[in-house]
Amino acid sequence: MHTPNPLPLSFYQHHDVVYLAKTLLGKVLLTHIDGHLTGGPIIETEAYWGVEDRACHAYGGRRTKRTEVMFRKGGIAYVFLIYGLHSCFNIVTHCEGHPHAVLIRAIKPTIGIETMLQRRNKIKLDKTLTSGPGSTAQALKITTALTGIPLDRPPIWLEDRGIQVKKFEATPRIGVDYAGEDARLPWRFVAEIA
DNA sequence: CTAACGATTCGCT
DNA sequence: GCGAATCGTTAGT
Repeated sequence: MHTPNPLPLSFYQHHDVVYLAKTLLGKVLLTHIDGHLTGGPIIETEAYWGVEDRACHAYGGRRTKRTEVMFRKGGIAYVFLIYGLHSCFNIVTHCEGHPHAVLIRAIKPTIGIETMLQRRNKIKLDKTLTSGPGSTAQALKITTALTGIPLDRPPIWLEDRGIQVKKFEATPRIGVDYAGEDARLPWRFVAEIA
């Protein structure tokens, strides 16, 4: 059995969530759930800049049962349900009281492909297996029940396996048209990896 | 309590 | 390209 080599919680406590969203590209996201190891390198992220960011769930200091975990110290999971159907997995960053987070939008499916195909009701491997936040969370079996858990150990953790990001693109974030000016910020990052 | 809607996905046209 | 699926969260009564 593979031994986890997780990034430490301190990694996520950097004050600049945009820097972290870029730096997370190429890091390997892993889950070990129901006895299955699944994961792959992160290839798409979005940064959400706390109370100042109109696109962020915690904008203006909005503190509710759902957003509460965003206010905790960085290094934990923020998982929410969207459209009553799909889970979105985020990494809470920065320190306590600063509700910043990185949304994991896509990974390259490389580890536990058979399990991920089953969870996604798919037959053939292609990039659509883990190509958006909902599908990535489903393939990894990350659900809202896991919100708030630390990310330096199973069932969810990240590793630096030295994967090279050849180049990456910065674009506006997806589906945040309600955010006015902030909808145009180039805080979505899409990587090309080796 | 009620009602509108969302950091999406998939199938059909 | 368009719209349905489907329900917890949110804000307002």
